[in-house]
Amino acid sequence: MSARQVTLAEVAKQAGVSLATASRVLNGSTRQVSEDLSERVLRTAEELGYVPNASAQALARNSSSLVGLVVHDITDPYFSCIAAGVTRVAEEAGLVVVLGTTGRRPEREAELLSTLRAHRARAVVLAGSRTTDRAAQSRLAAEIDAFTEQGGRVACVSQAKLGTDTVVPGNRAGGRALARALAELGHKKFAVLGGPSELVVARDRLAGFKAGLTDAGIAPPVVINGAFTRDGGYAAAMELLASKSRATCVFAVTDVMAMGAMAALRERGVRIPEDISIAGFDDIPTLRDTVPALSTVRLPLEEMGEIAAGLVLDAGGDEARTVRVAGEVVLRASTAHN
Amino acid sequence: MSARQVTLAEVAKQAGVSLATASRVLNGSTRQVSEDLSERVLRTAEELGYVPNASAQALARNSSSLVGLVVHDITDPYFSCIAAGVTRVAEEAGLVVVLGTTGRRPEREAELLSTLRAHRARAVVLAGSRTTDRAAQSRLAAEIDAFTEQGGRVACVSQAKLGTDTVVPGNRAGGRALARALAELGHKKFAVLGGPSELVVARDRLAGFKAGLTDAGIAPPVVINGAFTRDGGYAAAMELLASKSRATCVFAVTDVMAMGAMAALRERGVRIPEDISIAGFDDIPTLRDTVPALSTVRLPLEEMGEIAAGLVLDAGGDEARTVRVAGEVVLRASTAHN
DNA sequence: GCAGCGCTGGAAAGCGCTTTCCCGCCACGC
DNA sequence: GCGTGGCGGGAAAGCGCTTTCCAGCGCTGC
Repeated sequence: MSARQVTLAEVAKQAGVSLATASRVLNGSTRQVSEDLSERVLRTAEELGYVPNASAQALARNSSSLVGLVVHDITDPYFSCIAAGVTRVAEEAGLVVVLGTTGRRPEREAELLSTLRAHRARAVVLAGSRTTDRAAQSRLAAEIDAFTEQGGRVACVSQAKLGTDTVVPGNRAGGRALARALAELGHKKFAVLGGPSELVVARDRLAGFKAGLTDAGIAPPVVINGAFTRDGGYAAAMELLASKSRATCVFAVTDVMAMGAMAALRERGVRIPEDISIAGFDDIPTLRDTVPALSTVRLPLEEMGEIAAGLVLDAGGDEARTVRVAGEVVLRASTAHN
Repeated sequence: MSARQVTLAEVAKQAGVSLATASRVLNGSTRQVSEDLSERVLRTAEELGYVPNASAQALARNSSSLVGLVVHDITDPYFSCIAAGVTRVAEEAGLVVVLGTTGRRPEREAELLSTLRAHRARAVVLAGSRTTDRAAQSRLAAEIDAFTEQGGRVACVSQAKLGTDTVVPGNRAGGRALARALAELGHKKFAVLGGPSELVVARDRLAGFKAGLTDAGIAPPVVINGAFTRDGGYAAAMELLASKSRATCVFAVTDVMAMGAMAALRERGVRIPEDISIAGFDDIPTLRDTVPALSTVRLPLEEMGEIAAGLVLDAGGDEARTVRVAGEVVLRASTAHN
């Protein structure tokens, strides 16, 4: 066992050419190699089952074919969709994606970035949401700098202001549009299940939603904060119920939270939408099969992943580019007229 | 920009020690280094912000810190759960996971394995399900051999017979137990929405289910094959409906397919479970919030990922180890007495 | 007819690290 | 007192590849 790996040198020797020539043939270069030699090398490589040593190539070229992808939780459909987009693009470009998960701990983001830097990843997509945690944020910024200085590119999904390329979903605008749409249904009293207050995404959606209510001349909503997860939504909804709120419509800042909230309501015998309407944000694919179908703001998640990967892969200038992605309000069965 | 990276050599020079000593201090070795020098090196490294070049280390050590993970579709909860388990274990071990997706094309598995081999990944977890496609299968086997010969370890989730470590869910036993449980509810006529006939997982579950029915003295079910996806389930259910089957209970070999099937039934006004009962397999987390709650066979998906990662990470002997994971029948609201 | 150019092939110098080998030093035993 | 070992430190040989630099050669242009 452990038969040693076939090296370029062996291929070269076997084919009767120099190392340089073999390298040029097999791994492409600006230089031309005669048809004759070229074919001989190719054939020998094939016969010997040569596979280039990626580490050696990375070392020699001082750049690898790794692309990092950092998410909070890969089981969350929001992230897995983005991941799908990123991997598709990366694989098409012949690159390999490294998956890092933070488990929602902000400090892990910087750690992962450092690891990625050690591996000389050529690019990283940061899909975790930005927090307002000063310390974590500045450490992250430092790592991003180090990473880019080293020649790597960084793109963020949904968190601007880090001086990197960014894909920005219309969180605020989406929240606002949703609020208006719900107001048009006749609702007057709203509650919001907001995520953790330090998450910028959650804040933006909430702020947009409030603005939309203001537009419609409606009083600000009750806000209940909770974790950015299904269980967070469940707990927040329970809290809402306990508070004897008179809200007729609930906005959960995330579909995943909305799912949890719906479960809580259902459990307590609250009918949706007869007793209370509910809406989410993201339009994750699993929503297709929810009953009642959840109203939400659709974000093209997979596409966002593709865009981020695209940004990070084609060089671009020094300027940090920003691609805005609009959210589209989709009203379904979970929201009714009031 | 592109400030050159700090190298070990610089650290060594700055600290006034040799390259060898610096390496020994920073990356550990059997050799001892005096307290004095050791501390000096550590401090200098810190000051300079030294990060070892992973490619160079991989090259010199002839082994990397990469672990591969191959799945069909990361947005499928089945795979994302497994992925979560694998990444957790890998990250704890200080390794980095490389995510490869096949998009359900069997030949991609071999390709990815080859890429992973190029990167000298130290281990790979193959979570994609095995097909009966001869050509793809033998190419895969060859790649697995090459990979292990090179010193890497391979573990499969749910596909034995490749001579690798394996985590085997009780597909057959689970299907059988489920069939019996459903028979006990009084159902006599069954339909199965089977996955693609060449997928071993699908076949096993189906075979188990049939055996269970036989146990209960019930006639074999109608089987409708479809893609292993939500849409495949939807289409298969539509086909079932069109066939005017008199089945009172439907088994979809996958929860994801069951979700699609439920959507189809709902759309056609078929009530679940009043008109027809339905059960799935896997117990993916999203099921928690389905209405009606889906009966299924629970598999500890994330744990399976952890086990696979565990197998692949601790050396083990030459023997291919197999860890069996039992499925547990969980009857919920989607199945009723008949 | 010859300087000069473009083109192909090979030798060899790295890329940043690990690890072997060697050297000097000290403590020890006879 | 001197050979022996053991031990901490450094020089240097790789690891497998890329790429620069040089040599040789056939052409072109004056």
